[in-house]
Amino acid sequence: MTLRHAILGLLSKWDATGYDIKKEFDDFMSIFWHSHLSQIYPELNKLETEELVTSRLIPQEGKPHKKVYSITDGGIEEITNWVGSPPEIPKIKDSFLMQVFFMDNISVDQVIFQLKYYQGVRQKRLDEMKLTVQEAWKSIKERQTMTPRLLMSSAVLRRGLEQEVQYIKWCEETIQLVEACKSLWDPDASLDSVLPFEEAKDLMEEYFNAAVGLEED
Amino acid sequence: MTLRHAILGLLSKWDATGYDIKKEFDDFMSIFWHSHLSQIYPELNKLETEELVTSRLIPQEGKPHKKVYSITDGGIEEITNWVGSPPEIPKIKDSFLMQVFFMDNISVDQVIFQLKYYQGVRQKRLDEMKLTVQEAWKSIKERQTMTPRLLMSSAVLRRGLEQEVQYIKWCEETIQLVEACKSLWDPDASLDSVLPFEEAKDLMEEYFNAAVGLEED
DNA sequence: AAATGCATGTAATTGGTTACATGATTTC
DNA sequence: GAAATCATGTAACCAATTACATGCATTT
Repeated sequence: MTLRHAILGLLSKWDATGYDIKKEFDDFMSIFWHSHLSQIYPELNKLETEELVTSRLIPQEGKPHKKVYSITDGGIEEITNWVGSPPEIPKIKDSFLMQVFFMDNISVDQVIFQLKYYQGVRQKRLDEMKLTVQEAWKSIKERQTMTPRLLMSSAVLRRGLEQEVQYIKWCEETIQLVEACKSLWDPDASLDSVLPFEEAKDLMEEYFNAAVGLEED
Repeated sequence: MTLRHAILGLLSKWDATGYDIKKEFDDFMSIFWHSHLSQIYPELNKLETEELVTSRLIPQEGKPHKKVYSITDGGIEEITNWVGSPPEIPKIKDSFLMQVFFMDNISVDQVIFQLKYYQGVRQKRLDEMKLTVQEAWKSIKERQTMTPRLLMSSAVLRRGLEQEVQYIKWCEETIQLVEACKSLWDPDASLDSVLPFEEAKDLMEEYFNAAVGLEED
């Protein structure tokens, strides 16, 4: 039940229609949230009956009317309370990592293909994000003003960027590891002509230490 | 609809009860998946009617009976197909990042408190994970064998670890940035006695470059 | 005496996705 | 001529969470 906070948060800054909110979700906020119009519209109605927001109709020519929402004092109270409330531990669902986890069921070539493909998908996302940052950065430099608003949204943006950068790097390093350990997938890996354990161990240790110190014997 | 694949993936390795599956989700697999028993049991029944798994009852003394599930050939086909299918772009929901995004609504002190608190939560998770890695690592070294199964699950573990490490680092660096820009939250920030724009700009540039090159003019 | 673990499930509710419905304007 | 954008919504369906229900054994 955090959709309401996503909406109230946005409305604490600007008045907006359901359609505007959806665009904001898909654009900047996509780093941490998403939703469908068919969920946003009913939620806005609920918020209105709870008197956390108000709306007014704005007729337009050639286009459908707009229903512009504004936040109320009650809404402001709700959102500030929520922002200051204890953060929850995120419950992750990363279906790609799950695929990786079960990739001993497919061939090495398929494994490498999947990792490369996903790396590409992530790279595309990163490129798009970089454009967003550059635009945001440009407008900040033009306006010559820094505000808490700008600061905190930049922090979120940076987090989004580095998340992509890191996932891409992980793909790269994992591809390398899999390629080095290719022979483990051989059907007759029991004949230990393939990859001696010690070698695999060293490769794995290097792979782990590239990201994080294991700090044990 | 990926819960079915989480279950089938596990059953492609060992026979298990719904209760076992839940424990595996909460333990190792928590890096990328989670679910409730009340969702797992019905899903297992569905999988059985679709003949992707079979079950047998094992009576026990003093404890309730066990319903142990095994994967069928059809189930194996389903899971291998899925593992090799095009990965989907993850739709993130990170409510903490959303809180951060809207933290211009609360005081600097509260902002710093929230970031520190969350850093602690993540640190705890990291510590737990490190124990898991060390145990896994120990048993690998004892058995002196490396398999695709072990390799791919280690890759996922490393991803989980580095995710935590990085989030913690981000918290740290963001706390530093916020502390350096504290005066922006002053009510009379209009009097530009507070933090000159150029200084803020430099701090921000440093903050971004610590994680990712902006590579523009 | 109370809480946790083992082990199964159902029922009710909320959250989220996909499909349907409308209709003018602009871009490809 | 088709697709996308603007702008609102409803209905049906699927996924996920919370609550309810049972019951014995062990740990605190």
